[in-house]
Amino acid sequence: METTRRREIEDVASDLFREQGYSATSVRDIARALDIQGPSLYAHVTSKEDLLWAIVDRAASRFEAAADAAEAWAAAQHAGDHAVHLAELARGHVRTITADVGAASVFVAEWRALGPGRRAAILARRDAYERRFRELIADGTATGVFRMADPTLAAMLVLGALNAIATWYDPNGRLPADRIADLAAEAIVRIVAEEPT
Amino acid sequence: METTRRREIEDVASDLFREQGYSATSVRDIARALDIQGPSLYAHVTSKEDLLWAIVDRAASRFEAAADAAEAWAAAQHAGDHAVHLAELARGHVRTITADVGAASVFVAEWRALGPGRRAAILARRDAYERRFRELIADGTATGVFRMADPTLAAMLVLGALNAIATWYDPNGRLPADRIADLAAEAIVRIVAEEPT
DNA sequence: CCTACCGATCGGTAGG
DNA sequence: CCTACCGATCGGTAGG
Repeated sequence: METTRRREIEDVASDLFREQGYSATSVRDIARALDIQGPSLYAHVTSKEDLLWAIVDRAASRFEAAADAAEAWAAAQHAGDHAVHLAELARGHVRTITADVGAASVFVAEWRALGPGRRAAILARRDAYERRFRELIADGTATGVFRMADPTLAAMLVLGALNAIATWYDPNGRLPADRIADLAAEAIVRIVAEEPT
Repeated sequence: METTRRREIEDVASDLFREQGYSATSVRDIARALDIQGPSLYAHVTSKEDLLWAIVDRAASRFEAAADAAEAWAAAQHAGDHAVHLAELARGHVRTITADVGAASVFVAEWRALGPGRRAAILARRDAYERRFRELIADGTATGVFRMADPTLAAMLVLGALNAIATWYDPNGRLPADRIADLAAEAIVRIVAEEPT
C-alpha cells in the first residue's frame, strides 16, 4: 500500500535526520537506505522539507496526545494532585520519545530547518506544550506542593532532562523504555516537590 | 593581531553553528558575518572542519577545567561532601555554558560533523567528563547521601537538564547567568539528594 | 584580503 | 520506480 511505503520512508528519514541532522542528510542518503534511486523518492514525497514537516508534525501530535491523556488521567484519578499529574506528564513524554526516537529527536532538534511559516507553526505548538509543564509547576508552587523558586526555569530544566533522552536512548540498551520513563518521572518530580516522595 | 582575528572568526562561526547547525552553515555565511568574501576566510583557517574542531576542542578544555576547579574546591573546602561537590560541578558546567553559549552549543550538539578521528577523540573526552558526574553520583549513592536507583541514568538526566541551557540561554534574558547556575545546581542536587536541601 | 574559477554534490524535474 | 539531466550551491584553490 502506498501509505505504508510513505511511512517507511518517513521512518528511514527520521533515523537519518536523528543521526546526521536534516541538512547533512541528502535525499540520496534516504533513497540509498531504501534501496532505490534518489529521484525515485519524489514519487512519494514532494520535497525534502515536506518529509521533515510530516515527521515533525506527527511527532508534535503524539506529544500533545500524551499530555492530553496524562491530564485526563490525573483529573479523573487524582484531581488536584500536582505531583501525580507532573509524574504522569513526564512519563508520557518519555514514552512518546522511546516509542519513536527518530521522530522525537527530529521534533526536538531539527525543526530549525523548516521554512519560516512551518517553523513558526511548530514553535507555537512547542510553546503551548512547554506551557503545560510550566503552568503545572507554577500551580503546584502556588499551592505549596512544589517549591521551585522559578517555575519557568524549572520547566526548562525538566524538559531538558527529558528531551535529552531522545539523544541517548537505545532500544537495545541496558534499561527498558518503561523503566526509564518511571525513573525519569520520579527524578523530575523530586526536582520540584516539597517533600521527598 | 592575527590570533585576535582568528578568535573573532571562531566566535562568529560558533554562533552561526549554534543557530543553524554546522552543515547548514556555509563558509560564505561565516564570511558574510565578518564582512569579507568567502575565499578570504582561507587566509585564516585551513578548512571548515578545522574551524569546527578548534571550537569544539577549546570548549571541551573549558568544561574540563571547570570540573577540575570544582573538584579541587570541594576537596579543599568540603572533603567528602558529595552534595556540595555535585552542586559545584553543576554550577561550573552552567557557567561554562553561559560564558560562551556558541562554543558550548557546538560542543554539545555539533561534534557529530567531525571526521572519524576527531569525532572519536572528542567522544572519549565527553565520556570522561560525563563519568565525573556519574561516579560522583554513584559514590554518593553508595555512602547513602544520594538515593538514585540508577546513578548512570541520573547522570544522563542531570547533564541533559544542564546542557539544554546551551539551547535556550539568552545573555539578555530574564535571569542572569549566575542565578541560572545557582538555581540549576540546586535543582539537580535535589534530584539525587536523600534530604531536601 | 580580493577576483576568478573548479569539481563535486545538492534538491529536484522530464519523460518514460 | 528508473535514467538522464539541470541550475544552484558547496568547500576549496590559484594567483595575485
